[in-house]
Amino acid sequence: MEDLKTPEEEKPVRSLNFIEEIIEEDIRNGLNESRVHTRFPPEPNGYLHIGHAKSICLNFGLGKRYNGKTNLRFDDTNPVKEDVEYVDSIMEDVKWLGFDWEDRLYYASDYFEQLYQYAVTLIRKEKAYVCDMSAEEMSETRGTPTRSGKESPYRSRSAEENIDLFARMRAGEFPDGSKVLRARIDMASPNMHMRDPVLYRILHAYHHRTGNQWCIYPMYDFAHGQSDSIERITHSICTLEFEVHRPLYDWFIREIGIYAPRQIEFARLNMTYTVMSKRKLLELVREGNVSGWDDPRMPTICGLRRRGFTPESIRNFAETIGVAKRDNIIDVSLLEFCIREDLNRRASRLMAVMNPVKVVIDNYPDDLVEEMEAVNNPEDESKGKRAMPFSKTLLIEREDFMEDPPNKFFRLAPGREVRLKAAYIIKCESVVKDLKTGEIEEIHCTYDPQTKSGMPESNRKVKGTLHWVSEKHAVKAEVRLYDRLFTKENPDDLAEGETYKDYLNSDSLKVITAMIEPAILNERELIPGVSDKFQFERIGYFSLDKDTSPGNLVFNRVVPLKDSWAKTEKVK
RNA sequence: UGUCCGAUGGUGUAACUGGCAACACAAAUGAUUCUGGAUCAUUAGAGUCUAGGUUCGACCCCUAGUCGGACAACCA
Repeated sequence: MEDLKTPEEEKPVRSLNFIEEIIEEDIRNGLNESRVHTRFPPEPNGYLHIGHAKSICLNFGLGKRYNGKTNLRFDDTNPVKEDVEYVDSIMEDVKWLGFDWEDRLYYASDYFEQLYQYAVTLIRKEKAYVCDMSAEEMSETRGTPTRSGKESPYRSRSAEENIDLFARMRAGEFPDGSKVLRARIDMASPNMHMRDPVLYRILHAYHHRTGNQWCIYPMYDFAHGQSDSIERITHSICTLEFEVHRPLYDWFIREIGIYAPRQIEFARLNMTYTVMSKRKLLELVREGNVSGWDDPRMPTICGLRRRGFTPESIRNFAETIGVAKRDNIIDVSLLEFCIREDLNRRASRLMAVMNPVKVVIDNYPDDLVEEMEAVNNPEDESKGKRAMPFSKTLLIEREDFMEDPPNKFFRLAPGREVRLKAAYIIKCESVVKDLKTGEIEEIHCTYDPQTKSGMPESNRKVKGTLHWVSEKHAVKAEVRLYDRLFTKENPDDLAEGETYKDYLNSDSLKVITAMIEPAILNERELIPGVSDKFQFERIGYFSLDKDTSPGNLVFNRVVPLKDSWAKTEKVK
């Protein structure tokens, strides 16, 4: 083997993000024996979206990068909002994204007994008390960010009485809402979260894992940090809104006297032309603005999956957007770039006509059918070639013909020549129109037999190349053309009295019938989610939808191809 | 009239931790092309929120402002 000429080529190494910098510093300092252990802690009360994907990639990515571990933990402390349906979908989505929690699947509900004991510890230390105030009274006495709150009259109950009351809360002696357990901290704290926050509430509700075992449930704030502690998480990565909660988590950890994870907050993902809150996504589903959580227009992971996005493209997106603390709104075009980049090198090409118009080759034999050879993927020769039937009557895209075209129009027009991709050069001789509507019904052309693709004479230059299908061989398919869900770049940026729903894009879904070359039927793996993605040449990337049934193909448009012609047209 | 966080091209993230701002997307131009895709070249666009200060030197440190965000659920 030859010596390497240059000692160490300067590789274009990505610089560390601020979280990696903190972690590497901790490793250098030997914190937690230089161990790295993260977790992804969703609440099973909705489907995951692209913002969660960012967090998943971050947490699992950190685990992998530093030879550590990453847990999946469901923060299931509110039985009335949570459901196994969500648990299942979340696991499916994380797996689909390509991450593995191995044997570390946990639930905050696994820790309910431990959490109860922690609460008892606080009570013994007189750091927590049972409070009989109603929710309204509590909110009235909490004060405002600029005005301190009032102490509860129940604040000075003895430890004994509190322990007894808390036990009776657990035993089910009291109705919902009649009592809560609160921390005794500081009603005058400038941090609202430190004003004697609620630790436990009474909820006679069935829990998807613990059933009817409990009728008191810990609040998220009382469960989250301790759960991380129990799992010996080294770095608790979460979003910015929990920054203000950190002093409270630290207080719990300190007062209970348990292992302290380090919490680091980052800015959540926002994307143009969509909304990202679970509440709003749920609303869109419930109100029927979309067909469900996995509607291909939704920014949910299952929506993106159904739309035809690949896990690779989403992981690459997450890597590209980076992570920082400032508020951000990422341009969807970056997501689109990521999926185009991936599908460009992987998706097989096929010809499909979205809006067909008939082309008759007058000088082509009536009954002849030729097999044309078409390349499956010009980016990947190993994908080979396929046969395409060519006959006298073809279908091309209506937009590929103009009777009176501008100079820059490189497509078919009276007297002009174009190449039919993988076939012949044809010339437009005449046009047949509907007498009443003026709509073009047939374009009559002649072909040049010397110009068949691959023939020595075929290299004549023509300005345009069109995709086509043979009319009698083409296969019909339902094609769903998706556009952005909202017409406003930031649907959350609203004027008085507006709602994000005012900006729903009424044209976000168009359903058409397209004509696809028959090779589509030869695809052995026409199974949604497997090898089901194609580039329809000159149109875009498409993915087979699960609504497909034996005689009825259904495709989703993942993303259109970039179209610089459409762009120049638009400028005019 | 509080606490916490943030501020770098249109968008997002960098800048060897103090040495005269880079990368990706988006945009534009040209080449090339049997996809007006892809590819390849090239260009434009910020002088780093403002004002002071420290320093030989500041995006980076200090001070004071400005603007933006988060926090007042028995939600997470």
